[in-house]
Amino acid sequence: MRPKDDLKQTAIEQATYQLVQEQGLLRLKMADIARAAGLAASTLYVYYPSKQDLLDSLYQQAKSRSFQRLIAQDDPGKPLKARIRTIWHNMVDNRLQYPQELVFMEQYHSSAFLSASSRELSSNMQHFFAELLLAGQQSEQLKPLPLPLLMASVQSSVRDLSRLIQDGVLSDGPDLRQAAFSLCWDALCA
Amino acid sequence: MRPKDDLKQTAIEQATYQLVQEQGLLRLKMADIARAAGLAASTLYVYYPSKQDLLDSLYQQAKSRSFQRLIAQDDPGKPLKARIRTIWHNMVDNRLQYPQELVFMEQYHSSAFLSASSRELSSNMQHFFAELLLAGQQSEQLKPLPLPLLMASVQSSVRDLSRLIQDGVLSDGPDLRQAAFSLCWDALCA
Amino acid sequence: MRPKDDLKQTAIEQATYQLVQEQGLLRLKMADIARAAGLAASTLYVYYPSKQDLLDSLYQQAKSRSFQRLIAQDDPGKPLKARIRTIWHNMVDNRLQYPQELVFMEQYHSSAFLSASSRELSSNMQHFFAELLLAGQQSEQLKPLPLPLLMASVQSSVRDLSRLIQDGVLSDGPDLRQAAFSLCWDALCA
Amino acid sequence: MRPKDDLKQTAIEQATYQLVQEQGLLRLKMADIARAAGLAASTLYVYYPSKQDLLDSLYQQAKSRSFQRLIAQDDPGKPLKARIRTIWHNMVDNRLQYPQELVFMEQYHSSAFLSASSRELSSNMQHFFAELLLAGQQSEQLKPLPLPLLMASVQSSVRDLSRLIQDGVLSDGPDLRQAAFSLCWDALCA
DNA sequence: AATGAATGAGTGTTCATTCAT
DNA sequence: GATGAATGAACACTCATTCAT
Repeated sequence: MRPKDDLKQTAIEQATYQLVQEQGLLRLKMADIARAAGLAASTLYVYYPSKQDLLDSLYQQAKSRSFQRLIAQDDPGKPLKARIRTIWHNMVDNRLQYPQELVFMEQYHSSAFLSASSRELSSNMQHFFAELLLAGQQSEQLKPLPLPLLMASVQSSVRDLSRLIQDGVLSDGPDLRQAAFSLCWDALCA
Repeated sequence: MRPKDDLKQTAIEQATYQLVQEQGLLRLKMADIARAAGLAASTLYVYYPSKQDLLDSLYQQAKSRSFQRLIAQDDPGKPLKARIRTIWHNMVDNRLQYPQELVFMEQYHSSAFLSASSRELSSNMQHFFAELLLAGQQSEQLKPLPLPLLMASVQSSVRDLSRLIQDGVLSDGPDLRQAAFSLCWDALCA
Repeated sequence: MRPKDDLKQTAIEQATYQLVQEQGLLRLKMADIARAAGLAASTLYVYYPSKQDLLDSLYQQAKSRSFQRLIAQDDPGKPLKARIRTIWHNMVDNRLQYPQELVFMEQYHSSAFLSASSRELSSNMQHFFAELLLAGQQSEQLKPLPLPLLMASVQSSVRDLSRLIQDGVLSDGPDLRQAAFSLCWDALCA
Repeated sequence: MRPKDDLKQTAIEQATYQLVQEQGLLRLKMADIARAAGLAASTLYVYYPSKQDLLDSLYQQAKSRSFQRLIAQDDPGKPLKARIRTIWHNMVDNRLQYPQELVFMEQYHSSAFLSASSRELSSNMQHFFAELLLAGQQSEQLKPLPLPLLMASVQSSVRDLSRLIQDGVLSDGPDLRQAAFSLCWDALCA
């Protein structure tokens, strides 16, 4: 009895992220995942009952890992701007260091595949971040605009910057980071 | 490939936009398009040589129509902020009034389907807008940040606002527009 | 535009009957049917939406054709014994001349495939025959036993005789027929 | 192939009979048998080299058990009618008390699975019963019809009655049994 | 002996595309 | 030009069976 191999589980995940990044969710075939992971196609069904389940499972995993990375080093004792800066940097780092997971999440999210349970999970980070910004509004540091607008503004700032760095249009570094964050912060600031 | 019947051409286009919005690009089938357009599936091949071509053609059409709408009423004689405000409003209007075309463009753009020729066209609006912002930087009205960063900032502002309105989270109106635009403008402003 | 070919429809039916007789319902594959009918496998789906539907459709067709053959030459004006003899002979003939259809019906009937609508149809012949026997009981020609028992007795007589002839154990002919029918009739007779 | 654990052997058999009755031979899967028997699928291969062998083995077992039950209490010293009546009752009882085994035998017999060796065994009961009826013919108690015809007639009588009782159409009891047996006997009788 | 893991050879079904009319 | 019919190339998924432990 071979032990159900964690390495294989990981191989499947990595293969899937890789393939989605390379060819898009649309072209993703179970047979390709298996080949890339070094398995027989039928073996995938030992680990996941269906393609849908495999994708769902990866999505939820990526979502929660992302969340953990974003709030790393966040210190509730620090002042608001510092906390937001930390998280903002984490968000950028997350995108730059785990681009495959991010690509996967975005493609899957916008692909009419998303199951109900996955949709729920989607809001972890939203809640956490909303409360942070709300506190900023109550202390009159942030503009009294609708919260979703502020949140979207921050997230877009991160996404845009990361994309430009990834595309080679801009080069990552402290100066660029500072410029980009100030752009973001000024937009929020009262 | 010049169609005899413009009505059928239009029916195909509308059917495709509709179906992509309803079910996603992933589930789009030639047979469905034909049924929704009131044609036989094989007739689609009278108008387009392949599915790929059909999608490509729709993408380029949507792109250039979008561009025309965005620069409508733009007056090069007006001051910078007014011009940007006009275009910003056009961008929001465009998203709210032609959501199907926008959904189609975004899904298609991020789907590894995009052909080379389509990718080129993609930059029309980019060039136009880049020059506008560049002028703003030269007159020291806008921050001296990398142009792509500023452009992305504006586009995100538009996309975020539109999405929130479409999702019913916020309600469109002069006040909201003003708030959202000021958020956008402040971020750009020196 | 080629006309949807009735010949192909028939080819599919014949191929299916043939294959079920030769290899059993269990081994019946869509690809085999297609090959035997001289078509591509996917063409089967032009004529039937699924394997289940194909089988269902064949079953209902066989059922109703069978019924028509069984009541051929039945003359309500004739005496009871003559009518039953006629039908009894028709039943035997039906089994001997269309063995494939009969094999198919029996295999399909006992295969947990049978759909609800097919199950209904199943009783056409039952009703017709039940009334005939009931009349015989009322005129005190037939035993006053439960009708289902009498009906089953006749049907078994037919099935058993046919099987023995088909298996080559007995040889068909007027004498055998007469012996077998008298066996059947005596069992019914008061 | 001699099993260590007789309980497991029995569990496999019972599970198989059960599943065939519930879902039909067509839907029978090794994994289902294993689950129903409380084993791992691979364990089945410790007891039987293949699915074919498992089914074959069960078939032969059911056949010989059936035979033992049918000739129970048969007393060669008694008169013919009494012997046949006893056996006839045993046949009905056998069907009513072990319906799963009977269902299995019938489905398996008519499923093109039957192996050569199984086919031979099939005739135990045939021989025994043939000699009994032959004796009846020689003493001029039974009709001088082909033996297979007489045998089939009796077996059908049993099968029909049992089915009607199982289906709830008729209710078992001494009166029904007597009526049904007389129907059967009269058909045989000279 | 017992089994969880792994798999190859199918299976039914889908769908973009072609073709004869 | 328009189309119903036909199809080949996939594709997701199944299942009896093998194997290492």
